[in-house]
Amino acid sequence: MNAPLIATDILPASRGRRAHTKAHNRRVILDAARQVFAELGYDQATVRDIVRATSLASGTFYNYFKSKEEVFEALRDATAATLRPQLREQRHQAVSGKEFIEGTFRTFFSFVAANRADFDAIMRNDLVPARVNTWEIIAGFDELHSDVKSAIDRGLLPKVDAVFLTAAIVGIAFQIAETMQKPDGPDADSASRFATALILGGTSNLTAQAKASG
Amino acid sequence: MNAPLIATDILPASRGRRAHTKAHNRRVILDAARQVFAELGYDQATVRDIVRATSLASGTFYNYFKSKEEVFEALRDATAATLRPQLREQRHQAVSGKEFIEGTFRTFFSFVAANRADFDAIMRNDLVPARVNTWEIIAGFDELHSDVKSAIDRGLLPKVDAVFLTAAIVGIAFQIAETMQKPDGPDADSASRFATALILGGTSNLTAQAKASG
Amino acid sequence: MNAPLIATDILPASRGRRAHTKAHNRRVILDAARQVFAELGYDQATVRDIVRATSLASGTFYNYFKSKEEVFEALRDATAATLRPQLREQRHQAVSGKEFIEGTFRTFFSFVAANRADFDAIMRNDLVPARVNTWEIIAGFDELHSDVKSAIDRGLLPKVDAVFLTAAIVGIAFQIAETMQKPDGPDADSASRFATALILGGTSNLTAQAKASG
Amino acid sequence: MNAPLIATDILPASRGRRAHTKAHNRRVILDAARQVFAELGYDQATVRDIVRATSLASGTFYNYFKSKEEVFEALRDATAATLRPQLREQRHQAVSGKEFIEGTFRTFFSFVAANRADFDAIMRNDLVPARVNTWEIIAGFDELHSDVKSAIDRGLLPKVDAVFLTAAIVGIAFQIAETMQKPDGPDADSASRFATALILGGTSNLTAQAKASG
DNA sequence: GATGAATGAGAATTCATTCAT
DNA sequence: TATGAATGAATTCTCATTCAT
Repeated sequence: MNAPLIATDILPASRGRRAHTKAHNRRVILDAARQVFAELGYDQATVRDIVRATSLASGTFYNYFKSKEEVFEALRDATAATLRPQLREQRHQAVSGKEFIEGTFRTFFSFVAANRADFDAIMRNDLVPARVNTWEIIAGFDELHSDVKSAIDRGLLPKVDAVFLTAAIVGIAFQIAETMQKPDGPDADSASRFATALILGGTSNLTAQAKASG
Repeated sequence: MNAPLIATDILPASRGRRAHTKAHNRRVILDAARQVFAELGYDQATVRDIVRATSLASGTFYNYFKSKEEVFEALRDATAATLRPQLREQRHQAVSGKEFIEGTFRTFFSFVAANRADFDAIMRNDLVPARVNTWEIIAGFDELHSDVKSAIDRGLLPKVDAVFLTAAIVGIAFQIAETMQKPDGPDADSASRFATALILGGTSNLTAQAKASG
Repeated sequence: MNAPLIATDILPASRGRRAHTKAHNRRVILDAARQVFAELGYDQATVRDIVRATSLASGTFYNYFKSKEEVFEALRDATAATLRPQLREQRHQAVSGKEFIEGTFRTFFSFVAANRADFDAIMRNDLVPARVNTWEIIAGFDELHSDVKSAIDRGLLPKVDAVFLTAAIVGIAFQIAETMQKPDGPDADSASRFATALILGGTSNLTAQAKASG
Repeated sequence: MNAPLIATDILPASRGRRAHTKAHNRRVILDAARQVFAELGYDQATVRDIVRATSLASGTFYNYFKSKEEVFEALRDATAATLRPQLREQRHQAVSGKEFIEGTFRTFFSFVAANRADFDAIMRNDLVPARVNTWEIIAGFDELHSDVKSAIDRGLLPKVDAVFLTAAIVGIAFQIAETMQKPDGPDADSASRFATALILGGTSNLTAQAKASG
């Protein structure tokens, strides 16, 4: 598939033909799963569908994954494994609230734009969006939460409720990402600028209010 | 809708009472579906599960709904039918940006708090959150979008991108609603205040920036 | 339906509103069945289909017929009840082999042409033609057989095997009737002339051979 | 085809022998279907009935056939595949009308006599005989029609309406075949002689008449 | 490890039929 | 008699998973 940025197979340093085949098959299955999930949505998709999108035998699937759920998780984790370190690094290098917030959104939206297929495979569902945990894992909800807390402690961000702020960042990120998926949807740059200004303005307002009422 | 107060009404073995009206049975099925979806999530749930949670015969289900999907949609639409008019009215009566935004969030979060079971049934999914369109339908994405545009036109809200703003409101609303579902999660009031201040501060900041750069 | 020649309801001489309704409903069901069988074929059709083609309630069906099979048989018997007496009379009045044979075919083919819908309802099946007994009953196989024997005895027809001859007449009749059902299929008159000449020539030949070899 | 000699091959509990080849299982299913169709008739028979008559698992059926209809067609086509080439060859070698007609009937009736089980499985239906197309396919209606036309052109057969003649041959063949199925029914030889003489005498008569009236 | 046919539990759905009204 | 909702047995068919090769 067109998934250049995502490390679909993160195999140690195994060499030799055997290892190559294993890595290759795992990859083949994940690519097929990506395509199938994007097409049918997670719940309509079946293991059979994934295997059929492959040149492998059905039994072979089970040498690599126990179930549809496991492939999905692998896909999600592969996505997270690519995105989350970028997000972390970005935030850890931030020396201002603006860098912290803007870096987060820009990294996320750029990733979404560059990996539309993956995002689609993981998020698209006809009736019901994607599992709560999905976002949390992909976006590293917990990591973000602790980074937000630390940023507040370090004075980069105003003293606001970290749980709420984290939720707001994640909610904005994924909801705007959805709009980006549409044909003629906005680009990553304008999305980043909007979201950043919203959060920065919003958080200053929150502290201003707190001071006023405090 | 908000049927937690209505017991599942299992008439023991009282056949003969054809007080089993059609409306009643429809209700019974919807209640069962609510419970089953909340417990198992949409994609794990089966029609059988729903029927089993009922005292009805399997065939009876199909006198009311064609499929699992249809019950889900009925549940979602019933939720939307309760919530959306409240949201609309709230916003149409708003004479300030604060009222517009705060009314929206307060109505939404209060609803979520009061209808935890419904929200759970519709949103909870083990692997993949509720179908994309679910939110849009429940929250009335399109209605919100047009109300936001109109509020901007009327000068209630600053001139910002209405699509982004709508997405931000919806994203924040649902993501914070998720945190509210947790035990010891925040209450509707503090959620409303946080979200309102965030959006109001954020939007002023957006126009301030625009002026500065314009 | 368009079934003018077929006595769908042969009720004694019952008068009064009640009787009228009963007769009427029976008729309604038979008409619906005719249409449904012609459309779907006997085995695809269900009692539900027949009831649906009616303004009656499903339970009402069972006041008139026990099953799909029973309606089919009623339809077939109504057809037979119209056709067979005509055939019998025709043959009993015959004073020559030609009249006997030609009368049989002409009556049959005319009936088929005039009652295409009924013929279709009874004969049409996607995969498997119509039950052996169907023909036998409609055409009055046994009656024909005994009439054929009697015609041979009376010297109207040559002395040939009556069982074979009966089968031949019936086989030709129904198979040619099939071709008549097709758009631009042959008309009853030419079908009758062909079949008659075939049987008459065939039977003389059979006796000629018998004499030669005897 | 003619598999009455082949026992259903129920290997007791001998799992492990993967000598169960695909071809073997297909055969097992077809044999079971033959038996079930002959017993219950096409429309009463269910896929379950066929599977039950087998030592296979229910899912296995669907590895070989998509539906009851498909097995039926396979059975019918297998019958046709055996019979039709014989019929064709017979007719193509015919150097006289008698050979043409007699060869056709003799081949057909001998086949029916020798393959009573198949014929039964395909033709027997409680209420409605075998699907219309069944005969045409088994007998090769279209092939027969074109062979008849060509025989007329070559002067083997008199100039009569080929459509009628084809229908007559097929009708006689199948109707007489039915009588052969009965206990103490006629044998293939006498059936062939009767049918042949009938058609030959019939067709000469038809041309004689035509000349007379022409 | 790869294969792919066999498995059989179980899901969705239909439908003839009943029966309280 | 007519109604039509309820019933639940029965059927079709799918699918994850196993396992002999």
